[in-house]
This record gives sequence, structure tokens and C-alpha cells, in this order.
Amino acid sequence: MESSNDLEKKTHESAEDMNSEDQVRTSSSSDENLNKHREEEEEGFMSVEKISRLPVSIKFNIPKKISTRKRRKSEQEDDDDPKGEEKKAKLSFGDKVLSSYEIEILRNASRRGYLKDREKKMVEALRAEIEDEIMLFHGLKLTEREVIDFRFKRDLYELLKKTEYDDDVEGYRIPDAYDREGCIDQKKRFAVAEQRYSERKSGRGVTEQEAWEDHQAQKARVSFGAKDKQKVVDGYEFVFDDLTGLVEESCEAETAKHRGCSSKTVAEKAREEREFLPIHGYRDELLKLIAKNQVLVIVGETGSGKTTQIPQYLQEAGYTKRGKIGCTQPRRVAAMSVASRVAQEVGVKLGHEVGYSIRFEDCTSDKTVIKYMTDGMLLRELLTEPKLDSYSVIIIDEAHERTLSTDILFALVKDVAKVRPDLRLIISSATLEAKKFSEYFDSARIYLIPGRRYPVEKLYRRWPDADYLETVIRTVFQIHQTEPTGDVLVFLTGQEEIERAETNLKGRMMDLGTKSSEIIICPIYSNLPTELQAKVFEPAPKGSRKVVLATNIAETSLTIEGIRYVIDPGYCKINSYNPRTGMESLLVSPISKASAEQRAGRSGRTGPGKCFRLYDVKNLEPTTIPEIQRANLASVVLTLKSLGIHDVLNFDFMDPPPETALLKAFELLYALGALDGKGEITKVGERMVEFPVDPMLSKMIVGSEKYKCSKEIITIAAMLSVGNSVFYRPKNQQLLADNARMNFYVDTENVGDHIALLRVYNSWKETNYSTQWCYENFIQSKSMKRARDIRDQLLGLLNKIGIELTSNPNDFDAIKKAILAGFFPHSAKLQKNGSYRRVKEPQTVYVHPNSGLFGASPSKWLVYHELVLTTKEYMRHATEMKPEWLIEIAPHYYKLKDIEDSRPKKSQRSSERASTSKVDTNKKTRTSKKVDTNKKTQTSKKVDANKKTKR
DNA sequence: AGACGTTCT
Repeated sequence: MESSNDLEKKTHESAEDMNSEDQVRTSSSSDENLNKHREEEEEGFMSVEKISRLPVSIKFNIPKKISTRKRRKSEQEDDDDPKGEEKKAKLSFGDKVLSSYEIEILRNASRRGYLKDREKKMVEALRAEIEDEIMLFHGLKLTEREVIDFRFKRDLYELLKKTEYDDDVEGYRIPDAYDREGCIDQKKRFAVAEQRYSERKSGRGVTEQEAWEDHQAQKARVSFGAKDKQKVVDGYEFVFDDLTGLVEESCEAETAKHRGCSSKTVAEKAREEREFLPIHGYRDELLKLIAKNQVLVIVGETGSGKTTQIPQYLQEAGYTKRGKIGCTQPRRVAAMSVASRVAQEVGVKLGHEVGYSIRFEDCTSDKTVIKYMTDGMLLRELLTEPKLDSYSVIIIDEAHERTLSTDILFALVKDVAKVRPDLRLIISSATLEAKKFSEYFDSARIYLIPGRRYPVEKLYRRWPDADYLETVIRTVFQIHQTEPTGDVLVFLTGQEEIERAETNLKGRMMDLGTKSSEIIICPIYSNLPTELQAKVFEPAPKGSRKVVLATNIAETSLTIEGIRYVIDPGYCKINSYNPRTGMESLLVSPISKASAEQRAGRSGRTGPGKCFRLYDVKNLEPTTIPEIQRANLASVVLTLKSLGIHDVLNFDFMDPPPETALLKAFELLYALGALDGKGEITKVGERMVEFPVDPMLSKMIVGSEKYKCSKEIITIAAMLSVGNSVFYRPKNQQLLADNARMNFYVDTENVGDHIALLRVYNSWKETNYSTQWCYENFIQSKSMKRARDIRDQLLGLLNKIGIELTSNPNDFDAIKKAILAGFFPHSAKLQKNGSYRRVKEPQTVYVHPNSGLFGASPSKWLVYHELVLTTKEYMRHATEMKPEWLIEIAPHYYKLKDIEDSRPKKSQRSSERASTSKVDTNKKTRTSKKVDTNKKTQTSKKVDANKKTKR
């Protein structure tokens, strides 16, 4: 066995090596034994080495199945591993039995481990209790008795924690400055914080991550004097990326909630806590910089407190005398919760000095000086207040997420800043994009604020698996059987995959029987009804482990407490719009590095976490393509035009969208009559821009005036706006759900999807907006409520632009004509084989399987809401119509020959066919190209896997 | 004959 000194040196070296992923690979491939070893690991076997590294407490809980496999494995390994001999003498797990002496050692170790674990659990439970009380008694005045109790618990916890850190080798030691309860004096805290910050900047010294690595290496030594190279665990290799890749949390308020304990009122406590945030020490410098620089790019790490603190600092510094401070968030919940947190800290009622503004909910007043809002909301405000006169500071938070709205805001706000030198701009971003933002804003200063978070240990597979779902499931069980308590979060691509994983997991659990403690499976995706979503947030009962199967929703939009392990197969569905075909495609693609880091970070919220990656980060693109480059820009162009931006093609986008996308948008807006031949906005366009919906929908609404059915049309528009989430299809009740849905199609001939949606809404309204009714009809009440909100808003706007509310409920023709007024470009004609062909673009399309028209006797002509490429080119929401209406409504767009029923002449037909097939191949190459640019083996294998499972 | 990731106005 090596001396501990040597070992230390070695581990240190290897830790440094691992800072570069490349080096991990080269160094490991030079070691043949290790490589062979690893190949076998791919099978998911456990080796002696690995067993030895497991926490002692669980060593004897390894199920039989694994241990026999392991036995085989260890024999193989020992055969050609001379060094293994040494280990074998000590630990032989093979057919040979351990010596009694060894067993004794193991037993003792196990016992010690158990007690340590138990102690930790108890302390953890105490901490949870304290936190619960803080949550529960939020804002309430406590009785004296309660206060005493609470103090006792808190003091006990602090005491325990101190001792734990003093002598517990097993625990991760939080650097002094991050000690949560603040028993350490301020100066020391910030000295440490700054030290860490400057060290990292210069690329030297011990970062938190390195400290964690050291600690890990030490742990390995403590348990069995195992080899220094701790690189493979059950088929995963370790990877220690540096921290710079880590991405922003969406809401610091949440982390703040868990900090600090005191018997004072929550508001007082909240105010005190402000001083413990990492950002506090940077306050003065920050304010100086803001005073000096008009634009400042702030890189605030997770948990730095920037979202809540910066507006308060600015307010304290007097910025609000000149105008409001506006802070944008990409999500509604974030805007709301941050605002509520800040109101609490400032000690005012939400909606007074501190407020928020989101769609359907304006919680601000004349007094409001700090205003949180969604980015889309500020964009809308810009339409009425182009110079943002009522603001003195604009903060664009989470800018690295690059939502469509923030990207447009960048350019607009940059422009406004030029004419308003007094306006201050703060762009807050994650590390990766900071430089880009700075360059865009004319070399704006970048300022870094360190954060506070737990380290995450990342493990990865070098080779992706053919069937990653299988690997996911095995990993879940591996974690369940070998890792300490903590819930598991799995990132999957969609509802279908989640459901498949769920049944599969349940099946395996049955096989395992009572041998293993329980796993509680919680699926979560946005289309899941709220009642079922709630399950994810309930803590798992004692002795069981929660396994959350989530889509991307868990990446940024919602945070689940108690997650310690993340399994990340590295895929998500990405929507991209093809301007040439006017079709959206929703394809499974590899995620970006930034996403990978964000996902990994989800395991380190309540304590040190572990992330199991089923891929090699090296193969990923650094960032996701910004939305503006893959979106339908019709609405963007119309908005910009109405803001008076003439040259949209040369607009100062940070990442310009493809020119074809802009041209296509112009083309459509011109066809809709929103822009004139010179590209200037028309009267119709100005009316359309009032409605916060897609231009085709707004044209439909404006067009409904003529057909005297605006009441029906706004309902349909609202229902179409909520999208695909109206009907709910649980996996085990699909037939029932389908039947319920079809009820809205009967009674009358040719009820299309639009009319069906109208009927759904009206039926719901008749039941007085009953949730029960939704439940009985497999309809999502969440979506219906949203539709009602949108409808109410549209109703108000109808009134504003002076369109009379008219109803014509039984004249389907009128309703369909109004739909066509906006959607005439979306027409399709039935072909002989049952598929459809678009009238204007030669392209074959199909009725979506979720449409009521699917499988019904086909109508000859259809108008559809949108075109989506998933496994095929599908029309979503389609309704039957008459071809002559096309010419009646859009004579500038359709000519008689477009709708002529007679067979085209031979020459014409063959040329048509040729062009169709051309388009088909085009489409194919485009799709495969996309796959190509996305990472080779991963994607193709994933595609294979998809095919396989489908058969 | 086969199925929408996530946001926002």
C-alpha cells in the first residue's frame, strides 16, 4: 500500500488532470487495464474496486443478483491484473470466503458507518424541522413557548453542525463563509468569499469544487486504501468540470428562504438575511459601477442574491426618485415569487412599493418603484411607452436563457439607452454568455458576483447506449441500492417516454418484491393535470425514495426539494420553425453544455449532489440555439413594425435570425394585409398588433367583424392559444378519453376541430366553469381557465379597437370564413391515398392523430391551424371548408387554377409530382442534416432506439 | 393508422 503522502500527491495530480475533460480521456485510454475494466463496466457490473468505494454502511445490502455477477467479474479482472492480487488477498469477494479477521474489520466499519449515517440523518431531520417551522409560521406571531422551543432546536442544530464539521471526515465541509447560520463574523465571511472569487479568477488556488474532489479522494483512502484513480463507478466515469460552466438559478428567493433562523418575525428575519447573501459585500462597488456605467453586465452565480438585492440597493441609493426599477424575468412564477420576497424584505405590502406585472395580473400601483415583470410584458409596455420614460433602471435578468422576448428587448433597450443617457441598464447573465453580452452592448463592463451552492459530482458514460431508457432504469436501481438517501430526478424528452419509463420501472419493482425499499415514481410534465403534478412536491415517506421523471420542465421552470441525484440522458425535444415550409418541427436533439450544467445543478440544491450523465459532455454544443433563430417571426416583425422600426432586416439583433425567416414573415404579413407593398404597417396591421396572439389569429379576430361572429371567434382564438393541452389522455384510459373528445364532434355534419373547441368552451361555460365537468370529460381545467383568461383579455381588446361583439353560433359557414380570413394560407386538399397536399406549397401533409377528423370520412378541403413535424408532417386543428371561399376571401392569394377540381394536364401533373418529390427529399436531407450536426453517434443511436421501441 | 418539449404577450 502506498504511503498517504504519495497518495495525496497522486490524487491531487489526478484532480488537476480532470479539470480538462480531454485529459481524462487520454490518460485513461493509456491505461489498458483500466480500459478493459471500463468496457466491462458498460455492462453495469460492479467490481471489487467499486464495492470497496461504496459507503461502508451499504456494503452488505447489495442484492444477490449483483453480487454473483460481480463475482464473475472480479475473477476475470484478477486474472490479468497483477496489482489486483494484492487486493484479492485482502478482500477476495470471489468464491473464497473472507477471513474472520477481515469480516470483523468490515463489520466494525459498517457499524461505524451506520452510526455516522444515523447521526447525520437525525441532524438532517432537525434541520428540516426547523425549516418547516420557518415555512409554517411564516409571518405569524409565535407564543413564548413556541419561541423557546424553536430557539432550542436551532441552537442544538448549530451545535451539532459545528461538531460535525470539526471531526467528521465523511461530511462535506462548507467553507466558513458559507456557513448558513452565520455564527462567523461578517468580515471573515466576506474575506473568504472574496478569496474564493479572486482565486478562481486567476485560475489558481483551491476552489470549492477542488476541495470537494480532495475530500472525495480522501474518503476513498479512508475506506479501503483503494487505488488513487477514482474514475469509474458502475460504468460511469468521473468528470470534474470547472465551475465556470454553471448556469444561473431561476429564483434566488427560494434559496434565501432556507437561510437563517431566528425567532423574529419573518419580515425582520428576511431583512437581516440580506446581509448574509454573497452579494452584500459587493454592494458599494456595484453601486459605483452602476453610477459610472450606463450598461453593466452582471454575472451573478446561483444563490448570489442578485435578483432580489440589486433592485433594493438601487432603491436605497436613490434611483427610484427618477423613475421605477424594472426587472424582467422569463417566467411568470419567478416574477411573482421574487416580488413577494422583496416586498417582505423591504417590509411593504406586495403591490405597493414593490410589485409585479404579468399577463392577467397587474400587481402594481402608483407607489410601485420596484417592479418585477415578465420579459414579454416589458415588450408590450414598449408599444405604449417607447422610451420607457417611467423607468430609471431596467434589469434584464436570466438573459442567458435567450428567450424570444429578451432577445428583442436587448436591441430595443440598447436603442432607448442611446436617447436616454440617464437610463441604466443591467444585463444579468450566466458566465458562458457574459462576454457576448458585453460585446453586444458596446464593451460594457462585466462584473462578477460569486454564488453559494453545493458541489455536484458528475459522472458520465463515454459511450452512449443504444437504448438509453434501459440504462436510465438500471441507473435508478443502482442509485436506489447503493447511494445514501436522497431523491432522484430523471430528465426525459416527453410524456410518452415518461409513461413508458414509469410502467417499466413499476414492473421491475414488482420483480424485486420486498427485497428493496420502496421507490415512489412521480411523473411531471406541463400537460399533466395540476392535481397529479402536486405529487412531485410531496416529500417521500420515510424509508422510501422518490424518483421524479420529468421533461425539461424541471430544468428551469420548477424546483423540486430534496433532489440529490440527477440522471441525464442528454436529450430534449427542440422546436424549430422552418421558414421555407412554414412548419414547426419538434425533434429529439442532444442538449447543450449549458443545459447539461443546469440539469446537473438541480442535484445540488439542498446538499452535495451527484449527476449521472449518459453521454460525454465533450460532444455537446456549448449553448442552445437562441429561440429567435428557430421561431416563426411573423409576430416579431409585426411588433417591430408597429414600434416604427423600418429596416427590420438590418435590425440590431444580437444573433440575427435567418434572413429567409424574416422574409417569410414579411410575406405572410403582406398576405394578411398587415403590411403594405412598401413594408409599412397598415390600418389592419395596427389593429392586429393590439391582440397578444399570433398574427394569423389576430387577423382571424379582425376578420370576424365582417362575418358577424366575433364572439365565437375570440373563443376559438383563445382555445387555439392554449394549444394542445385541452384534452387529457391518460395512458390507461385512452379509449375513454377519445370517446369523451369525440362527443364534441357529433350532432352535426363536418364539425372540425375549431368548432369542437368552441363547443368545449361553451359546454364548460354552461356548467358554470365546473372543474368536475372537466374531469368527467377528460379536459384539462388548467387549460380551460387559461382559455377563459385569454378570452376575457381578447374581449376587452375587441372593445378597445371598436369591433362589435356579434354572435352567430349556428352559422358554421360564417365561422369558418372568419377562420379563413386569418388562415387562408393554411389550406390543404385531399389526395387519392388519403393524405393531403397543401394548396400553395407542394407538400404532403396528414391529419394529426389527435384531431377529430383523424380516421373520419375525409373532407376534400381543409383549413388547418398549424403544421408540425414530429414523426410525420401533421396538420393540427383542422376544419373542413369550401375551396371557393379561398378565392372569395383571399383573391390576392389564390387563383382559380389553385382550386380547380379538374385533373391538371399531363405535363403539369408530372412537373407537379417532380416538385413534390423534390420537396420530400429536401425535407429528408434537412432532417438528417440536423441529426448530423447534432452529435453523431448519440443521435443516430437514439433514433435507432426510437425505432426499436416503436416496433 | 398513430400521437406536443417549454415559455411569453
